[in-house]
Amino acid sequence: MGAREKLTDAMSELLWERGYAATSPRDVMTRAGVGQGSMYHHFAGKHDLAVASLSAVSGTMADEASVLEDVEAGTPLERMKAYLRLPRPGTRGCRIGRMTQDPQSVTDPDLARIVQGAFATMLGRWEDAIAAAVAAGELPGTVVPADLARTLSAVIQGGYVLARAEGDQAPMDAAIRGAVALLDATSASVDPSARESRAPRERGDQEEGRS
Amino acid sequence: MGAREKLTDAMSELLWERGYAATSPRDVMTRAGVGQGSMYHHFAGKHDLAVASLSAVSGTMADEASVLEDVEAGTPLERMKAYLRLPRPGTRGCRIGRMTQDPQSVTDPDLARIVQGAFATMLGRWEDAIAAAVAAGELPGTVVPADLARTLSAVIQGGYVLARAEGDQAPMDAAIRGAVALLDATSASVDPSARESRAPRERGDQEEGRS
DNA sequence: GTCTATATTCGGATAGAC
DNA sequence: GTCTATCCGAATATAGAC
Repeated sequence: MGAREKLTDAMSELLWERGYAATSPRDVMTRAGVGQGSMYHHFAGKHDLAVASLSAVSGTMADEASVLEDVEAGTPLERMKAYLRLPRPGTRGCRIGRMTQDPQSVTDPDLARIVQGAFATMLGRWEDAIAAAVAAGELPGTVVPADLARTLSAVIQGGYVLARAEGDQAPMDAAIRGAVALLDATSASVDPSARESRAPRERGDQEEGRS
Repeated sequence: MGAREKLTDAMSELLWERGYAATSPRDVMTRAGVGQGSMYHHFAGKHDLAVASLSAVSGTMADEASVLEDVEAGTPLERMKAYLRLPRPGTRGCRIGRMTQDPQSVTDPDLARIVQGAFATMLGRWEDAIAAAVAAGELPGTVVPADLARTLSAVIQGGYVLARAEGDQAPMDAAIRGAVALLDATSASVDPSARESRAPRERGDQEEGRS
């Protein structure tokens, strides 16, 4: 593994753990195990390195959200719940969302654009899945996809905040359970006559218990 | 206004804007308009000043959440929605929640305890209001107050994250609208026979699930 | 390409005058 | 109580040797 990749990997970790402002070039070089000259040879400076590292992280997060549009994974509502239930290390926080609280990250146009793009991608996938769920009669027609997409995305992001505040994974899991329960109750309120015709099985087999 | 109060006010603002790690004693003194000697006379150092300032902020936030238990403000569900709809400056972020992303704040036992206490107070009020809503038949008996409290608290905290990510208030408002809509739909799904504890009818058919 | 040495500024705090 | 002067180390980067 070349020095360049070692540096971006180390920077990605440190951005996650400490954020941009609190990460010094020294820290990165030490963790990457390369000398100072290597870093300034491959990158113009801390900023340049952060842009490269955060871009890579943003890509992997976008991939994760593809569960929402994976038709193989079940009905739209099932995919929404599956995405909500993906394992998330609450006490470590979100690698992208964390940046929004870093004053320098928000100010920096390059970093801000990366964060904004990551959220735009995820929200777009949420909206598509929600609209599909409405079309399939899994959610009532009164649901506004753009609103609910932000609500559910906020539950995840807020779950990270709560988990970090308490230093415990439990609040994150509880927040997700509560959101799934709201979705189930909302789904149950759909007028049966509006349901999609190609999934005409009995209702009531969706009650999967989570402890 | 004495130097001490000027310092805590300035520190509170800077903690909000930049967090703990990114705020230097110099910044605080400059904004407060006092000399360096004054600061080290009234406080042992940056840490001591931050503890005093954050404690004050935590108190005002707890006061705000008292809407949830203000019986004058309406039914439990109405109070929940009223609290969700309180005006919140999304792009500025939450004064308490922001601390959870500051590496030094989470590490520091004193600061961490303040943040943890603020969330504990708020979550407790949420749980009480939700339990009251269930008791009043405004929400179904299947609702788990501890879970839903964290879900709704997460919507608010996540709303801040989304708003900051996009540099726009709109995502915060959308997230709140979506949450209120979910609550309304869930409320509508309550079995009418379980409503209004003043005129209690037979209960117990909630166990059969939502079919 | 990678290293060590060196500048420069800032963060955080102390000392002591007024 | 409040101020200015000053110290020490870290953050960020440049210079130039190997």
